[in-house]
Amino acid sequence: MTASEDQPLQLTVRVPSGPGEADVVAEEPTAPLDDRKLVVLRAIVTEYIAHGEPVGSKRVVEAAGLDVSPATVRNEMGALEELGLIEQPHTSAGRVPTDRGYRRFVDDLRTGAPLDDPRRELVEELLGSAHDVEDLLAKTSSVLSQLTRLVSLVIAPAIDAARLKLVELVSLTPGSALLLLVADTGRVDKRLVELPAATTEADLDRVRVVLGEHVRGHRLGEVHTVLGELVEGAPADLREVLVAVRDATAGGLADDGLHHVFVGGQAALVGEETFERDQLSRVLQLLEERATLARLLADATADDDAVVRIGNENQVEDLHATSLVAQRYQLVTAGSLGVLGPTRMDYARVLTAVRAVADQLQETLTDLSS
Amino acid sequence: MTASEDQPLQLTVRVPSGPGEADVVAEEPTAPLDDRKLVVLRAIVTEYIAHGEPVGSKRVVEAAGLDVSPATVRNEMGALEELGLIEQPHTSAGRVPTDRGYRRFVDDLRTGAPLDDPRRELVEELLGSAHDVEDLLAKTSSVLSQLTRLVSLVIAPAIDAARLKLVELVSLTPGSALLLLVADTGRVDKRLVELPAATTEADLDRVRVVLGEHVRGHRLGEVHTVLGELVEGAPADLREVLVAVRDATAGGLADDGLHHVFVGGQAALVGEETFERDQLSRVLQLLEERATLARLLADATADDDAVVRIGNENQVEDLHATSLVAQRYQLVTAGSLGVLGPTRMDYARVLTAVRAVADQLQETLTDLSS
DNA sequence: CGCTGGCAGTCAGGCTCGACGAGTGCCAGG
DNA sequence: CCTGGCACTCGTCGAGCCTGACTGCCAGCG
Repeated sequence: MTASEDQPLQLTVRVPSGPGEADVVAEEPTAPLDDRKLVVLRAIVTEYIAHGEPVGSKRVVEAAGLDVSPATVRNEMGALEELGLIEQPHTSAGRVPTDRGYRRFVDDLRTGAPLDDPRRELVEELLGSAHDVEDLLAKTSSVLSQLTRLVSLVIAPAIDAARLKLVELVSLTPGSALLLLVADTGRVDKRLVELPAATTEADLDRVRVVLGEHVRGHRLGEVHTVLGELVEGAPADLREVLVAVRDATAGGLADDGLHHVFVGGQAALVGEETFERDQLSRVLQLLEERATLARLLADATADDDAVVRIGNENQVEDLHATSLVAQRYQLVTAGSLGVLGPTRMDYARVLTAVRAVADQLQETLTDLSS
Repeated sequence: MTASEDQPLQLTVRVPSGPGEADVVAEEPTAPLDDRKLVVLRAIVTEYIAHGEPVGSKRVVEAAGLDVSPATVRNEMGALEELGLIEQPHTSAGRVPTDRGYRRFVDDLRTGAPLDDPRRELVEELLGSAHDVEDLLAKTSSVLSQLTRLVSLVIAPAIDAARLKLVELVSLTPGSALLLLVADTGRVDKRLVELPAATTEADLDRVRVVLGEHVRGHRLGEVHTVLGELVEGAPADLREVLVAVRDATAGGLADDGLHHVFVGGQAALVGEETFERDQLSRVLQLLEERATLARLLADATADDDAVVRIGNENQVEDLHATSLVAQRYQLVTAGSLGVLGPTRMDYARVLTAVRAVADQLQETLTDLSS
């Protein structure tokens, strides 16, 4: 009732020229399937994705437009099952793709289909309306989940390597100040600093000068170290203040940037009939652990091109019933984005969406820095 | 299986001195219940909260330690049903509290019980470790959902009235700059500004001076207007830049602050057996509409004391199966926090948790500004 | 040798039926 | 006013049954 209702969704499955160069590490010597087996597999996957029910031999013949009888297809299906690409939920049910079946399917799905115009415009419009980098990423997340009706994940570029454009110390109350660090990526980090009791505004002015001279231009990852050195060489009366400032950056700044994850569209997951209640709960719980999530996504997007992690290809136990489609985008350093959904997702459509959004995000970002 | 497992949870129901002054607007002339009816009602509510099953007359006698027979209690229950305080899910089932029943129960629950020590320490520790205001609020949300195992909501204080401590313009690339606005609450707002092609660093310096002189000290809500006036009186060659800066603040700044909502613990909702799949989905969807959420919470916490909105007392249709327990906290201007869960929640425990966290948050915040 | 139709076998899902048990309302008696 | 007893109502659970959707296998055909 929820998905695949607005549009007929034809997958435009193209027969691949060859067995297809699997650019994901081949886990096993993947015997090259004969042509008809491929067609059958593809039919099973697409039909199952579209309707969510196990698909039988008769359906395959109809869907694939094959010129043989169901009995023949049954033989092929037996072979495919032997190969571990499909399976029966129970005897006397149709076949369902296994994770490896999906993998095989996805591997010859190097679809270059662009997003259709109305959607493309939606993306452009929404991303164009952002008023700062965080807002931009939040909107990216939102548009991604709208397009795919899946959970969207966006992580900000790691800011470790970004350079500081501005270091400021804003006094809030007599006892506290706010340390502001602005990177050339447009990211702003801030830390509350508890000042020693006797700190005067004049002291702060002097600290500002010191910070401006010695910290600006450094990489964010180095800030804490640099501040440590500053404390050493500082005049005695500024020492306490500088120590306070240094301590405020203790936990590291880069970490914080890593954990900056935007998640959207959880509601869609709940609508999915695929999941049991407790699976669902565990997945949602995982979505709240931003740190884990960030690592997950960063790990997945080591490659240049979009990556698909299907079911048990995911390291994390709780994600064995889900697939992740992710891609990184470049800025000063790469960030990544992607979606998470049931293994039974429309990979073709999702892939185009993820690619398109990543491209658009990158474009918007580079527009801003030119 | 999920909730109420770690501790036996005694509610310490104290018999109230009088009928209790209902400090929430009395919707109806609420007939003052005779004493035994109150005891019965209370027993039904607590038992139902604890076990989630309709409770029958026999159970009531046992639980409440009454010295009368089940038959007598049945008569009382009949009366309570007539009053609309309890109901039967179906004939021959026990009774379940209605929303109005919960309301009645909550109204004489002016419990002042403090949080127990280990929990209190957990809260203090976690909130103490925050390194800036946003982080503090995020941690508040986290601790709140851990304590209650419900969905937690925290909104930042409205910053409309906050005063600007610092206005900065950081040039990122030749074509763009970042407008930084730091309020005295420690909140930082930022806007990307697309600069006219010919802008030089010297121009920016002059703009900085202008901003520092005329914008600093104003309320955030006024910034856009003030910038508008600045454009009028500006020298011709700075005009374009100032227009760009003004336009960057167009959407209003306060709005953005309002929408700063922290949500945590959604996973807990899914674990709840109470909800149907589609209800759940709609609630989660609502949780993603930060703007609506902020309004909801702000509306609810108009009062000084903690507020409980039970079931259909919530305006929003999708929340008719949930209760909201919320309290505001003061800073320069009030923010609010609360939790959302099934109407069948442990109001006593949740109330103490919400109060305790709000208090601690307020304390931590004022500590910072002294 | 590959394809086909036919046939028997398997099994999940849905349906009905009946027994069971929890809990109620009512009533007559103390 | 309280109480025990009794008749009644329903939801739940399990057994038994049928149906329909598949499959695997086999013998025959081109």
